[in-house]
Amino acid sequence: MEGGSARERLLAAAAELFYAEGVHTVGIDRVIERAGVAKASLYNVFGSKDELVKAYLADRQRVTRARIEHGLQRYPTAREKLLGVFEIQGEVFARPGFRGCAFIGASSESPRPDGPVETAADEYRGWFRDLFLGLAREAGARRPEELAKQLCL
Amino acid sequence: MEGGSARERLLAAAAELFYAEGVHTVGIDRVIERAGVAKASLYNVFGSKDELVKAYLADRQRVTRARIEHGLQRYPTAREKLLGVFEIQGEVFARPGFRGCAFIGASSESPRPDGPVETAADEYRGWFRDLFLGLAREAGARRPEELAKQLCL
DNA sequence: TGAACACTAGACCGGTCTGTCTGCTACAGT
DNA sequence: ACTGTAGCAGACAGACCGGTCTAGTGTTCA
Repeated sequence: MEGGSARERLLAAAAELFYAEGVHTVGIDRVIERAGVAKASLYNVFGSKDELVKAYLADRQRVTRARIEHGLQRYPTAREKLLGVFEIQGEVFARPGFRGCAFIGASSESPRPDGPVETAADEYRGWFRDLFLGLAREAGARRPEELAKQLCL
Repeated sequence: MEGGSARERLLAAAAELFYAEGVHTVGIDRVIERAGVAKASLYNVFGSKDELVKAYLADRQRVTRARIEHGLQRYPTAREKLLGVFEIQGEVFARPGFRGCAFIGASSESPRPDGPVETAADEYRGWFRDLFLGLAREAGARRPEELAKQLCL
């Protein structure tokens, strides 16, 4: 864990540890140790562990969105794009270290139905919903029902 | 939370709280408060929080197995049973308080790839795999590949 | 009556976690 | 050379959690 600003290193360390072992299980000390950063720096940059978690989830969403939007360019029609989303995600799921959706994992540790983690998860689901909705509209079908079911998976 | 033995009340309270808020988030005090049971009783019955978690997951698996095995009786052929599993599970997923698979949630909080929680989750997945394998064999198909993919969902 | 038993209430201990604070180091701009 | 800034190292406080222990209460059975 070297190179880049303190913020980048912290975010990278947080992503690895939080995803592998859970947000609650991993303490601040583990994160700063892996990032090679002082504790004071973490609190200068993020202010709290909660903010670090939010930043980790936001980054996760950003990466996923970019991956899907980029991968979707291969597919010409809206119908193929709809199936392509699952294909792209399937490739990620098949990778060795895969431990399930990071948002599901994080929100299963979240105490309250509101709160920052749930909010981020909702936003993530909302983006997927909108993506499907747009594609389904473009492909032509009775939209919302199918979307809800596909989102369940 | 009243009626039944201390063990039953603890298990019921643990199921609600652990599932709703996560194994790590919910402390012993919360569980015994909801169960209306003294802390010493919990440790007399289960010995540790870890054992309580294991009992919670074992109970969860028992209930799920019973629900599926019972629901599957409706379907005459093996092919219909295969699809029926998803139908039965879909009904549960659609219920209001649904927060995702309890085993995925619990194992996303689990620190190590071994350990009791992961073991229970593996057992759970193993049971599903065997169920699918038996049904697929009965229906006649090239079995193991399809099973692995269906288990991913 | 009284002894065994199951349970409750809650104080208490040790460890761990988040978050703060104080020094020290190193480098960049003037 | 001087000063501001960014970062490191680690001690420290306060809170929380898992787990133990003591003391008290009610019930059952002889």
